[in-house]
Amino acid sequence: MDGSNTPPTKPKKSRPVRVAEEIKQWVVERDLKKGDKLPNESAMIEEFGVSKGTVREALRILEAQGLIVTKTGPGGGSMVGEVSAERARSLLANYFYFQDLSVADIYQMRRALEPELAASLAGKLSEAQLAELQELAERYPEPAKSSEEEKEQHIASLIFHARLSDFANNRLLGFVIGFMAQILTDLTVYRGLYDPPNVELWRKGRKHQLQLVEALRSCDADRAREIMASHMQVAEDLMRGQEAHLMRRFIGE
Amino acid sequence: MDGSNTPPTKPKKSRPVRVAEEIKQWVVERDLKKGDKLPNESAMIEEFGVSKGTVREALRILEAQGLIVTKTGPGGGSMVGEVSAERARSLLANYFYFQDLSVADIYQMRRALEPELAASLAGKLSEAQLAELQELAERYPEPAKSSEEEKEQHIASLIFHARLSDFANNRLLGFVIGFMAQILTDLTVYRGLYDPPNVELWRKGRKHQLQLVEALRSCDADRAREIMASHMQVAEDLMRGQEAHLMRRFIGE
DNA sequence: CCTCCATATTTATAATGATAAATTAGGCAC
DNA sequence: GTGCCTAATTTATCATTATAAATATGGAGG
Repeated sequence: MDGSNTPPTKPKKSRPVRVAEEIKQWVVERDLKKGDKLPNESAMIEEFGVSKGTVREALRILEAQGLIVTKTGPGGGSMVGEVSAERARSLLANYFYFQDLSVADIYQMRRALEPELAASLAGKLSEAQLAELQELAERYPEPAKSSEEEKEQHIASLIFHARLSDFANNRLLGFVIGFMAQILTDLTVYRGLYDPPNVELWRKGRKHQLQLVEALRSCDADRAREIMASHMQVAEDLMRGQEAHLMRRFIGE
Repeated sequence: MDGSNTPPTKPKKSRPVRVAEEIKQWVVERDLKKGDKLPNESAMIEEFGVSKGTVREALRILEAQGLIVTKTGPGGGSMVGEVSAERARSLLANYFYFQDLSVADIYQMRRALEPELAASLAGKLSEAQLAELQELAERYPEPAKSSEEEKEQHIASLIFHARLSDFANNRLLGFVIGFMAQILTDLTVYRGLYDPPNVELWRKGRKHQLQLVEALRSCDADRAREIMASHMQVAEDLMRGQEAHLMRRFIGE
């Protein structure tokens, strides 16, 4: 432990940052939930003894982190707001903007996690959820006739995985898989990922998704895991040759 | 019949947010790297035609995301700054603050990922890195004699995993494992995680870590994977009974 | 009594100017 | 040439004012 000091003033951090942390602590102490309101700006100016500008900068910091939302008008002000998965993905993407992430890296993760997710969802989904997945899997009954359609099909496939991740009971597992789907979607849209169309791989992918829905419906966890493992193998083969695609992009909300 | 679509100004986002996005885009377009400087405040006021307060709020937003750092004085100003792993972990922890993560969830992930990491590191580490890991594994040669020492040993074990994750070539895999180590460390420090001491589990854990270092040194990926899988099994058994520990905490930097 | 609309009120948003704090750079003495 | 000190530069903070947005309210019309 450092324990060296707890000086009355921390010269390290700027005042807005310190105020933001105080507000954060304030929320935790009172165990405020999603819609709960924070004091308005003038009250915070009183409370913390700082100027309007400082309070506003503090609020912008918390807003950027997704912790609060602010509204104008009577009954307005700042309120606690759950960090959305979208924002969390966006913030995490900022980190990987500076890391050299390759497609191979993502597939190493998918190989390890997607089968686990599939297995954990067997027998856990509602009929509505299963129907939605089935609809996604059946959306493109014919092989792509153009490069544009090829792209659409791949994005639809990623939506399938993203929806699956939304259904995960394990929120960490779901988030990581959803994050990867987001990155791959971004690469597909803004880069020529999945460039050369491949009918055989499309056919296998579609079959896997339909088989997976069936396995999930019939509560067969082991089979769901196997199907997803095969599916990942196919997808990874498709990716072979996509050399070291880097993340040089911010992902917006 | 126009007007409603694509208005000249976006009423959706606040001005500071829009300015922050413009700055972000500005950085991407010029492919600015870690130390590169941004224009100073007054230049941005000119550039974007907004007030000082707005520019400052925009800068606080980017600072909160870890994308810039700001200094005072001559030669000061804002510069591009890589998002640190610490900050990325902290921002992601904000998301899971609202998500009800259980210890079981984390261990489902660790079971899937830690063996993969271990396998991928076999033969890839320098002697210095191996020595550091070995030192960590050998740090506590005797079973804990007190609850306090027990806690220290568990934290040391988590540091072992965190260091391993730092060495990962796959930055996504490394980040996720490091994130989990951070959460478990936090739970250990601020909650009574690992409460009842257990000599047998300590003995197995220590043996596993030493065996793992040896397997990594001798380039035996399969053995490294197996050892880590066993290690995770042991750790998970230890966790059994730790019912549904939730994340009700922000993790600071 | 109810509905709808104009208006008042509350609150954030934005701009401006002034002052403080921090840090570097340059100059001056030795 | 070295070391200290002053000055210049830039962000940090505060204070004040005006503007815009959103909601509540109250009154007119039905």
